[in-house]
Amino acid sequence: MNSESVKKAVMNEASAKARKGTASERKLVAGLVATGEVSDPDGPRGRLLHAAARLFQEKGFAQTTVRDIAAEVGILSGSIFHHFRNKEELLCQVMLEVSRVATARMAAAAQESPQARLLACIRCELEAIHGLAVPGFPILVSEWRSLSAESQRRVLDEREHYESIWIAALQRRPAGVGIADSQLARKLLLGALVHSHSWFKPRRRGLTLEALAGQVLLMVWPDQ
Amino acid sequence: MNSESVKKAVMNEASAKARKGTASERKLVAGLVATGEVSDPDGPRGRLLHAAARLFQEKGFAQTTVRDIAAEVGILSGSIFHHFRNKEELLCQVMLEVSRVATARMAAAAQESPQARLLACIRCELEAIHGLAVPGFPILVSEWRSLSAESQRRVLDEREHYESIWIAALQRRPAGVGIADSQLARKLLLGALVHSHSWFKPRRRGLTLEALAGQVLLMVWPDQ
DNA sequence: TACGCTACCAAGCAAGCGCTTGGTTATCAA
DNA sequence: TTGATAACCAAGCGCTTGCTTGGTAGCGTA
Repeated sequence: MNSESVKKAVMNEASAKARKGTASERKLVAGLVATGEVSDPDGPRGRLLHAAARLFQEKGFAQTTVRDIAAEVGILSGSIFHHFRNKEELLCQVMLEVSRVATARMAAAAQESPQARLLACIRCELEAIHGLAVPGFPILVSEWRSLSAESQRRVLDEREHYESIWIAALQRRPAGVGIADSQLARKLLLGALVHSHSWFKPRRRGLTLEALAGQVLLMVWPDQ
Repeated sequence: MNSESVKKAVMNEASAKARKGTASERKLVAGLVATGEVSDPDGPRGRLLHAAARLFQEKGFAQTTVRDIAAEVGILSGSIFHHFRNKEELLCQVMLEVSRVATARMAAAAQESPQARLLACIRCELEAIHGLAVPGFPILVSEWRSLSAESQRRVLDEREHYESIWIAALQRRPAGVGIADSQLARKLLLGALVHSHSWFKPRRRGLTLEALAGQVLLMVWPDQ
């Protein structure tokens, strides 16, 4: 039998609405929704993107079926293709919107002193990686090769601004100690930060996210 | 039609035999084969493991079919299950043997001075990641969640010695600068190094593997 | 010569996959 | 009241997947 059916998962909808972050966070996303840069998270398209982001991050792109995604928002799998041409475009759109939110957050976290600025970048990316602000961020790295060449180009274009903020922050470091090449430092940092997703869970006790950010800063800006 | 057929790919066999590394490298593997810790790379089991490692690394576990692996060694897909219970056990065995080779290499790379020793660890892992010595190493990180809980436990046990060598090297750093916690430093380094697989290609010109290792060392052992 | 063992083939099954098609319902402007 | 449009369902098609089954060729040992 082919028993795909719609079971409204009421709890999922409720918890999805509850977890939206702080007030300033919501304002930032609302601005992007207003300009059409990201989808309305309450519309059908936005709900699908959020569900896909969550599942792609949790199980991986190939291991997530369109039926999984559809079930999470309470529709049947075929209905997904009313909103997206195919599964890969869904992944691509997730990445594009995640990039836009991450970039806006990064731009809003600017600081005065060079050191505080770099620390803010690190903290900002850590928050994104651990889903506190931008659910789906690790997908940008872990599912990169699941994209077609064409989609990779699109996402790369979108991420350019984000990366330029990083490079600018790294270039304001004093010369003489640590890794001089800012491009190199950025790549190594990205790897270290993204991998933290597999071992670090933000807590009040033990290692906090802020403390971790401070330690990571030492890798590219050693004291003394 | 169901046209799965056996086409001997002569070139694959030849190139597989050609690329075995230096003499000391071959001796190291031969020792592990003699004790039964890793499979004979010329036997059917060893050939399957090598093919699987290559494909899992290139395309990912879920995106690699048993037919892909079988074709690479010139047999039919069903014959794989004469050697391995299922696809996941194949992945698990790949990880176990990769761990054993990586550990043996690491143990053989010991150095006198604390700094040279840590640098050797970094270079050794970089060589493993970029397939110069231990094809399949990045799988240990990228396909971790494709393993069952039971298999994760087995692989974790095997990797323990490898990680202890790292920790020992990190603990010999002088106090006062950089990241003090060796366990934390190791996790951040692993992320940074593994991610290099997606952007670094070892060359004679430009950034060499040795130069990269030197820069990475600065992240946990800043000069001055 | 008989036996057992390893390594493999040939064929295909059941399940699951992404995606298509044709039709239905709710909403809202003209 | 009509008609357009967005959002979705019901059904299932064509294909791929991991894996099973029953049989066989070749080889070393007794």
